[in-house]
Amino acid sequence: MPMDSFSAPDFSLRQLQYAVAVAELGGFGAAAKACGVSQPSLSAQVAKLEATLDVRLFERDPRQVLLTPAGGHLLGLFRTTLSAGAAVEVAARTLQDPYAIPARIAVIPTVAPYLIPPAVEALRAAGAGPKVHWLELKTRVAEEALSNGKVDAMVTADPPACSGVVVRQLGWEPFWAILPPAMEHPQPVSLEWLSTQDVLLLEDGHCLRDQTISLCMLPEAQESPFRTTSLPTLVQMVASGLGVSVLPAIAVATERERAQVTVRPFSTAGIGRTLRMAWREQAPLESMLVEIEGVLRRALLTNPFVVRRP
Amino acid sequence: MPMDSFSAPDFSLRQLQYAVAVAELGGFGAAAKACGVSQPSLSAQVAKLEATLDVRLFERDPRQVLLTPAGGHLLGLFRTTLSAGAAVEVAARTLQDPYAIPARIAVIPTVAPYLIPPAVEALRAAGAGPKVHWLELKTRVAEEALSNGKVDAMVTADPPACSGVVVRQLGWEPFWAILPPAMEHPQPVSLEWLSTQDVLLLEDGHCLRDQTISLCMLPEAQESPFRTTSLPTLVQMVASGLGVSVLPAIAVATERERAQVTVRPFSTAGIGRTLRMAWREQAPLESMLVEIEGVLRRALLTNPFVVRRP
DNA sequence: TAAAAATACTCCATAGGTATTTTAT
DNA sequence: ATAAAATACCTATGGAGTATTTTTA
Repeated sequence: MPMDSFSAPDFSLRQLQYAVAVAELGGFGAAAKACGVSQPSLSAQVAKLEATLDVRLFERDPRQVLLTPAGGHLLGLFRTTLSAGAAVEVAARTLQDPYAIPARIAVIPTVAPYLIPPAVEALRAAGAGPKVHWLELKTRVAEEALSNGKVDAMVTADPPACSGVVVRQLGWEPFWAILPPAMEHPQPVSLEWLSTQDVLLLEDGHCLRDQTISLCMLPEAQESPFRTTSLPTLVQMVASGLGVSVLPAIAVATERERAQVTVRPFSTAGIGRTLRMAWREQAPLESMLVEIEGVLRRALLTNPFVVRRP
Repeated sequence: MPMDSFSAPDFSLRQLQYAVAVAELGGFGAAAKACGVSQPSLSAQVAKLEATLDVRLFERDPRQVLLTPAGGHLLGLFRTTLSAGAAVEVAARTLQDPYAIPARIAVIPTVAPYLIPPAVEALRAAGAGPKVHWLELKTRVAEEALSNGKVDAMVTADPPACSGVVVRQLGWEPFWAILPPAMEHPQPVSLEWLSTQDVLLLEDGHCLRDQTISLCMLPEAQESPFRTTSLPTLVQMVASGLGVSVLPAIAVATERERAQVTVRPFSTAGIGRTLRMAWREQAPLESMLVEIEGVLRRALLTNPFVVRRP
């Protein structure tokens, strides 16, 4: 392991500042006045800067102070460095605005396309307020991103497994059965009936896949050979008559418009899942995340298929 | 007068350095090791930086240290500032080479076109060595530039009037008379004879003008109405038969090739001028200027019309 | 003689060190 | 129990002050 891979210059920004002031004002006394320090203090700092750089910056003379050629070359670099330092200060002040920084929020793929658009709209309508960078990540990836700080919050159905996070419930949404339009079926669909059908599933890693499997109590053998990469594709396959499936309520309205499928409630009440938002304890944007939580909760309730839990 | 027009950030480059190390190594302990300081020292500096900027840079946790979003935004600026500081260090090291900086040398117009080319050639032939930025400035302007530091040295005929400068003689050069080719004249020209002719002069500000005037003891009234802006033009006018004039030795070889003029020595010995090089006392490039002085002195002696003073 | 920078010194804020405690898994 | 950061406390460097001297025109 390298011992001092990190090193900083031995001079200070203040020393550069003093040198620039001397060069611009043409004298140590005037520079000291402008910098608000005594002339000996400023002289000492400039002398120390010259010593550390081993470069004579000024020709001193009771009459006048002249920048040496070497000093002239360095002065531009001094100014560049000071500007960069000033930029840090400015940025830090800008960041005092709690809304200056967008929250990075991961949303699982079976929720993102249906929740993000109304959320964005609600945030836009609210005018000045939280800014969000949305990411579509599967549960595991989102958890990983949350714990290593790549995102500031995540929206999932499963309660996150990682520790040190605060979890807030956004709401409960029922599942709805979707069937090919031509299929014969009981009016409200029962889980028993569903289990006798070919149930189409998403690919591994989608929590909806696991939720559907446990819902229908499907043995491994009965799984359909298809592994769909997204809900729209899955709905399309149901519309084509390849099988039946289960949609979370939030997706129903959008997907029913895109493909010809029959949407039916379950005969049993309470079949659905809870959506949750999680962030790290002592996350710096907490107040902003709470605001966003409210926006998301309201966006959920806006959806006509998301009914209150019975 | 503005009281504190100049201000520097309250943080230090070292603090930025520490923050970058923590972000890159993912921990305070590792960062402290890499920076060669103790962990509490580094922690204290990072904490102070956060306090100064009023921005939480890291989420601390015994398990891991995470960069906050605000910290992520600032980190790039930290790096920029540190790079600028490092550039200062690099430049300062580069400037340790005494030849890294070109000397800015002013030469009067009646010398520059004839002295600079051989000097450049000699410097080039010497390979690594002094670099020079040449400027063609009239005596007064050159003196002004020398005293306010715009140039590092000047080459003139008149001894510079300003104080605090060291003056070195480069050599003495005779004057030569130039006459229209068809003109009748004594073989070596006498000052008395010259005074009876139309003597062409350069415009105001050229020392050669004043030298010629005093040489010929010309009353104001006898001046030719022409004010030539440069020696080549003046020679051209002599070639056209408009009058006679005086050339410094250094210019004779070049000008005689460009125009048809008769070149004659003066009958009186010791008519000429001394060329001098001057720089400010305690000029930082002094050793380099001494080298250049040698080059110029040799370049002068190379000229066949520059003979030793009798 | 006057103006400006350098020098001499004193003081205190603070960066850095060591030892220890806290914290979260 | 462990690993890592925070805390407590001490030391010493050095930045800033005042008073004075030096320097050069």
